[in-house]
Amino acid sequence: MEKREKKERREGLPELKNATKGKVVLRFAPNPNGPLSFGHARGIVINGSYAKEWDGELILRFDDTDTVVKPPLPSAYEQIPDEAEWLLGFKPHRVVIASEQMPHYYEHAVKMLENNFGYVCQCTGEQFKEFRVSKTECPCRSNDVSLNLELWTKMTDGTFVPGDAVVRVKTAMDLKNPALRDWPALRIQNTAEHPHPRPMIGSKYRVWPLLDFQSAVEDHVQGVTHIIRGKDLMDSTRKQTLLYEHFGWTYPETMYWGRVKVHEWGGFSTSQMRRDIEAGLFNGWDDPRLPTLSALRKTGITASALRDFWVELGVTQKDISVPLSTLYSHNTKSIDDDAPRVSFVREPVHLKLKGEHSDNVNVEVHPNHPSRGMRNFDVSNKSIWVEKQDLEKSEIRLKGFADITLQNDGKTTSAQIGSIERNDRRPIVHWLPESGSVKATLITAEDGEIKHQNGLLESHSYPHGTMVQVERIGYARVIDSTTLMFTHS
RNA sequence: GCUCGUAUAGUGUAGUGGCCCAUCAUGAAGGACUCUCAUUCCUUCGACCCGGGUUCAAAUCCCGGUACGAGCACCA
Repeated sequence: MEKREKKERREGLPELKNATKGKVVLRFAPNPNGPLSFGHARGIVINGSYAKEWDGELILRFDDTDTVVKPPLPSAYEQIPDEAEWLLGFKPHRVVIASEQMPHYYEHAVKMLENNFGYVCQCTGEQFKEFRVSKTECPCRSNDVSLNLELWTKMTDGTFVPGDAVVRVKTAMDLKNPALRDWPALRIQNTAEHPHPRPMIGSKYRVWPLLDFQSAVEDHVQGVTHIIRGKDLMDSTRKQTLLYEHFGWTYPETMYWGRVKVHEWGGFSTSQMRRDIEAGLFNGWDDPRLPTLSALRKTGITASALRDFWVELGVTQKDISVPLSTLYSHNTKSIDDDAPRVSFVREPVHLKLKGEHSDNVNVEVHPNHPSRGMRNFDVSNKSIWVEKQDLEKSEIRLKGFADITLQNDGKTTSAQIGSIERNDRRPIVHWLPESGSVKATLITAEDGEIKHQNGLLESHSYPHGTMVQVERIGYARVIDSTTLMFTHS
């Protein structure tokens, strides 16, 4: 075979194995115990991008089968699809809610018992752990089918309580990997005390499937062809493959990604965030200090920046730690060309202008796009504001206006207008006219703290959500005419 | 402890035996442009974990070591 002259650098995501255009089905399966976080975005972006690339489908599946340890948050069922759509630019093709698929799971559980590749185990967790490590078969494993079915009834009808019994999948007890030996498929939950938060479900079921069983059955029912998920679920794949063999099904193609840590963020789990929010440590899921999708969105990170970010990281199994600057760089690329320039003066100091100048100053809305027009500053009353920090030098240039020399008579500072044309290398500073500026706040979230930087903002009428570039400061998202949410510099 | 996985510049990433004295991005430094510390453009810096082996040839295959991560939950 002839080699090409030069190896091309692969663009985008690695190729999907065994994929047929139009026949690819992928899924993203979060636990709706909270809205989506930054990490979830990877699952959506990667699976969604493949679905799009292969003209296939993306299923959004709510894995809400735990009512005790990670109880679902009702609002998440509404919020997650919205967030997924925002991030992807399209709606997931199907939405599946595991708690509504219980009949499927029961049906397959019974089939598993009837065909004798599953059994009801009445050992305690500790007892079974010993069997698992010593590779010995649990006594319950030899239950005959009718006994298993009878015990199953006791699980479902409430005779048994949580801890009394679980349904296990038969594997070989001498499997090399201890994690796979006779793994548990369904267990009993106390849904009287911990009802499922969805009123339709509530306390209707006592026996609930565990992730590996639920996910395995659901993937088959939905016709999933490719599973791309974190490598922490590698053993899950192996467990599920064992179950698929029992059922005579073929397991989907799988790919994994490694752990991602963002250098600036600590470890955040959805459960922990939920506790912290409920404890009042944060102002809700979209608190800008939180790594949730809603917070990122609120602070001005765009969906396309998030998509580019995750696609660039790809689907490697390496555990990585990325700095936020990588995300910001993508974000700058996605917003700068559109972002109108505005002036925001922190710690404003008033200056009286002395000398000759015109009454109006025009500066560009966007320096790279003159067609977007000019911003007009009225300086007829000779009063302007500049940042205190910029007053360290006495020779400065007011951006787009004039060179000035500062004069301090001990009480007030005035500015002697020098050249209107720029004719030296003195520092250029941004400024605002007295008329045409309003008191405003720039909200920043730094070092786990929300800060409100007061100052003066150029009057504008940009709608809520507009991304602007605050000259010499950075990018920000317009909240209202007097409030900006800082994005990054 | 048992099991599984990963290891390319500061950070990510491409590379599946010869095109590789290694790709692209980001970062840092310098410069051009610019009436923003923005954008854009240019230049520079900088890496195949270690040790064996297979081969005419290894970042790429094999073995060992080391490091890091994950699973071993009646969580997802």
